[in-house]
Amino acid sequence: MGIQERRTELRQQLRDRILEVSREIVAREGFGALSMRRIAEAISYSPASLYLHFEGRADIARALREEGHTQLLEAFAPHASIADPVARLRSMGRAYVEYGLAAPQTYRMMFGEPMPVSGANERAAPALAPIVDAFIELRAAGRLPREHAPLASAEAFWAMLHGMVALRLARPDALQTAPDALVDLSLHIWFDAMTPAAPRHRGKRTPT
Amino acid sequence: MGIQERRTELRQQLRDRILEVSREIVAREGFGALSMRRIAEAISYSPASLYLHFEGRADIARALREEGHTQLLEAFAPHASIADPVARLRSMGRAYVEYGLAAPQTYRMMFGEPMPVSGANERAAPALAPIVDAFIELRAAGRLPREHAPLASAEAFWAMLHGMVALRLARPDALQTAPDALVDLSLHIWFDAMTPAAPRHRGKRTPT
DNA sequence: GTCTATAGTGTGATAGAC
DNA sequence: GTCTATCACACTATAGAC
Repeated sequence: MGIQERRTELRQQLRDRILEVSREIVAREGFGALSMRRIAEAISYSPASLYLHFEGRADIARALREEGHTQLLEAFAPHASIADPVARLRSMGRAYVEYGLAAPQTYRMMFGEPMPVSGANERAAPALAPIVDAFIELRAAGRLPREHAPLASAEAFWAMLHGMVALRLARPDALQTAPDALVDLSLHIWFDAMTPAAPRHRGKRTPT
Repeated sequence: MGIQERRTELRQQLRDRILEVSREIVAREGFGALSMRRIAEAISYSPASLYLHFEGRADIARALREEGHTQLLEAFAPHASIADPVARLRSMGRAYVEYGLAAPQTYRMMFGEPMPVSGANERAAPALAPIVDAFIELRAAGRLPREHAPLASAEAFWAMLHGMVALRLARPDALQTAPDALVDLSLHIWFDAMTPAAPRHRGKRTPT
């Protein structure tokens, strides 16, 4: 079966090559610039050949999206071992924004404009799971107000992170505050009440 | 100058009609479905005529975007008179999300995918101003931690609101929590420490 | 102002020869 | 598996007649 293997190996190589040039086109000019013709030209094949490896443009998009989700999870990995859930969420939050700003076009494909929907087994946001886990731990430790469900909290946290990334990507000039400063401020508001070591630095009150 | 007036009046009417059908097409099928041909067909004119009233598709997009910003400011108006800045921000925040979810396609044009840039005098987010104002008041009243600049706080607050809207619009199935619940939770996290009447409802601490 | 006609370019996808 | 050739569209924008 040496021949058989060689065959599927070559096939896999071409598939990877297609994804490779697609990644580059998207990174440079955005998903809108990704067309079957351009991919074909870049790999020196005819457009028709692409359909032997992918069902169409939407299928390639799905593959790129999945790559992105994997990368995002990898960006979380170094912080997954942080014991304190709040410290972990802080680190993950920073990593999330960092990833989004570093891979703007991929991020857009993952969470921006709606994409031609693919199979039902494509999870919308695999990266949400570790965030939910951290909130579950917080809750178990009694460090989350009782009325805040872990899932809802995680989604709110995610939405906040997404807002900072999406706004910066779509309207670069709309935000005057530097990305890092905005992230720190948001994390401060979320977590300075729940850090065990350093309890909330309370704002001054009006002398009512 | 009766004739002159009648002429510009008719001209204005046609311009309005173009915007009207454009609004409908965008609302129903999104900005991507808006083409000069379709507009022309809808108003029973030839595509060429549109160029007498707008410079092109991007110009029409700009007009629709401006309408959206005006509507968003109008959605804020009822709450502008609320005296307490925190209560005002809560109301405006709810109104913001409500607007975004009610006018998804317009919202997308305003804050979603980057649009063919127009004149430099198109402000990216007129609605940010009243939010900044509220944070300035908060700061003046000593109810904002000293290290939080009003502008940065307003931008972080805006990003949070945007995140909830944008995520819901782009990935309707990704968030399991109902929009209202998510908004309330986020507002709770932001403001329950700074409401003067009802000081922070503190979560339980682990008995360290 | 409005039209017809068209230039010029792009697209996804497929049939059928090799 | 790969190609050429092509279908069947869509688009923005403009020239030039009326």
